[in-house]
Amino acid sequence: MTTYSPAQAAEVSGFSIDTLRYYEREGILRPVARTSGGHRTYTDADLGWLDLVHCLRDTGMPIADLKRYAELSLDRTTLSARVALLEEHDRRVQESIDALRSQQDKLREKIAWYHSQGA
Amino acid sequence: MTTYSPAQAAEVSGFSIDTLRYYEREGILRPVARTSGGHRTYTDADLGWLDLVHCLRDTGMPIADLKRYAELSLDRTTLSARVALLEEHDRRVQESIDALRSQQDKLREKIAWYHSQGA
DNA sequence: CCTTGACCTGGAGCGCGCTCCAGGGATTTC
DNA sequence: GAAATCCCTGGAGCGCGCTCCAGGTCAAGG
Repeated sequence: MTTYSPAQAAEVSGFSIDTLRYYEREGILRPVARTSGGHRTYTDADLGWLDLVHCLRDTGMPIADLKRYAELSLDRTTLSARVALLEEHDRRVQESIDALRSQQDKLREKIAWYHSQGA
Repeated sequence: MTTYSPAQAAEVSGFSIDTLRYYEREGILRPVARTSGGHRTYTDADLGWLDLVHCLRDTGMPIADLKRYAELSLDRTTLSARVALLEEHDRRVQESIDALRSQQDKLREKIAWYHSQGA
């Protein structure tokens, strides 16, 4: 099983080392394995989880919700609660995409107006 | 010419009174007219401007850029600079919509995976 | 070994965009 | 003209999500 140093995990996951530690403190990332000397060693499973975390953060999920999702993930009997949480998040993502697009339309009208003014 | 009290301007614009004052301090909103007693009176022109500000904020334009745009708007000879700024912003908005959508696809794959697990 | 660089912890600090507060003056309502 | 609202200013405070720091420990290369 491949393992990764903190620097490698940061490289692969796209989070900074500080952020990885922060997520672990917050319970978003389960306690990472350590060497005898106390240095963290990330596994492929950790990185897979972080990939999902990245997706959720990029779509605007707050840290608190991520924490909730992580807690649910510790319990094997919570599949439906987890999927409900993701589906709810998906709805919010859709709303923000829609909002962004409609505001973008307004923005483009304004730009068109400028062009009509000879800009 | 219709004018608006701070409370009315907040109601119509969708910004709080505090935010309106903050924008004025920051130079995002030009100095608003006052009554003899010093109370602000917003005009239709102010509200029109605030509508654009809302659009730009909703699409993620930072306060600093908004300030820059507001400064340009004080000078009648800067139409092309203003439109360039808006077009650049439009590109960033498009990028964030695209990013959001591609992350949403990943999210939906994850949700589908849960359903395949019987959730 | 010894050096060099990566990593550790706990906690403070930061950047953004507001939001709230105290203490006081203006305005509207009756 | 008094009471009840609304608004003023300057400045402090806050919530989020990191980010940085000091002071020390661990690990890999020569």
